[in-house]
Amino acid sequence: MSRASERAYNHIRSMILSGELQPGSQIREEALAELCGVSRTPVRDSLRRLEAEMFIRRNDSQRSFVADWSLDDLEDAFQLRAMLEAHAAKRAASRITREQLKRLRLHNAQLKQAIDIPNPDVPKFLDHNRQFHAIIVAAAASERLASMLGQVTEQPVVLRTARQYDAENLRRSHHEHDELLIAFDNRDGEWAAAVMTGHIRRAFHAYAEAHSTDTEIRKSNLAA
Amino acid sequence: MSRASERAYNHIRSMILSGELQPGSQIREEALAELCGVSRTPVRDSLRRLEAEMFIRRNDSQRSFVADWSLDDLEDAFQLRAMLEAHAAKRAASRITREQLKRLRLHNAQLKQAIDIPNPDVPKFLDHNRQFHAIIVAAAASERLASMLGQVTEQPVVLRTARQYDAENLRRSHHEHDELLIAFDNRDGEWAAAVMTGHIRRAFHAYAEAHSTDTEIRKSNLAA
DNA sequence: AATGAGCTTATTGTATACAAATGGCATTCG
DNA sequence: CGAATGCCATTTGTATACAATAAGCTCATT
Repeated sequence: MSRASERAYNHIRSMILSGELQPGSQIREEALAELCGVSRTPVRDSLRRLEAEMFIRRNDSQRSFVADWSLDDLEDAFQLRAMLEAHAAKRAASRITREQLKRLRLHNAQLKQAIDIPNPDVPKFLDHNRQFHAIIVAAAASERLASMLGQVTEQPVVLRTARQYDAENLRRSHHEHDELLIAFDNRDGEWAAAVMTGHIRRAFHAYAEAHSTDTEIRKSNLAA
Repeated sequence: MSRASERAYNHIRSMILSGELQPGSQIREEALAELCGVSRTPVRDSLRRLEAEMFIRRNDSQRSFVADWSLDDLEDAFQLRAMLEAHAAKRAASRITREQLKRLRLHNAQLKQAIDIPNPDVPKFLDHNRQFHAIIVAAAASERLASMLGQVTEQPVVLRTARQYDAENLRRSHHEHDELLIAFDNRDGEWAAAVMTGHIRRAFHAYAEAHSTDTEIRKSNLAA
């Protein structure tokens, strides 16, 4: 996709992920066009794409709204992600190259550095975590699988509460990555898949817990 | 999507599925616009959609081509479909309503009628087969899952060779559907998933066999 | 006061004109 | 003769004007 269109897509997507565009709020093409400094045409392209990725919903009369996910929706997405990414890990185990393994190790080391300090550097952690997972998906060598995973890997709410994860959770992620690496070293697809399943599911529960705590806090603030 | 846009989408999609647009051939927006009797705008929308569904590919410079799938690509798609649809069956087992079960039985009976005659009515079989599977996906009650399955359930080549399947294969499908129904009656998700996995994988191998026979025939024709 | 018809306004859909980019071809230079 | 370069044709990207549609509002009617 070329310049204006891609710019619009990235802009809108990041506005949704950051929460700048509130879940449930209506989206008007012209307003977005102004925000992005382009015409409606590329904005419309972006909206279609974001609709396919379920970041945006449309009502009966084609008006667009920022998707508002329930906890159930999220669990559903995580469940699918766990299944797909376990499948990716299994495929990757028999296809991954030495070079890719090296890069996995590198990112996992960096990711450890980001949490092995008094105040964890969560953005750095998330970045290396993302790249770690991306390498595995690439090693799985299935374009379709990659495209499907793209639909369930980044979720607005999760990203916004990620910084709440405690150091313990981050450390666990690191250790699970380590175990994945051993499974890959042994070319054991079943093992890799099992570790990956647990890894993703734990991530969901960590989110759910952080989220409920967050919700309770907000509720008590309202009550006060 | 409204009239012109939807018309263009259906038109182009069916041209790809039927093979009217040959795999690998370049697609020009304006040519399609004329074919569909609309302007380029709705055609472009459709192309974007079809690209996301991997019916269309784009080269580095944004030119579009009808996707040309290798047998490996197809196997990959079937593998994903087997996994996703097994998951759907598992979820459906605990959620399916009596009404939906009734409709499943109905379609399976109709589908049997389509093959229980001297010359099997393949289009009728395919239609009821499609609806049978659609009901299960609906019963699974996951919008995301449904959307993903939409990406791997209809494949141009497969559809075109479907009429080559012999009666034996069609009968097997019918029996597998029967077994699925029993699994659903028992609310046994694991069983349903297992049957579904086998059902889809057998379908792939039936296709692969029909395809290789077909290829051999074409080759010998060329040689003659 | 509630309801519904008709009008007004907001928003999206489509067509088209123009801009930008790409590919192919011919020509020229090494 | 081969490779590189510049020009032209083709194709896609973007903006904008206009058409269609749906939502909201006013006002009349019961």
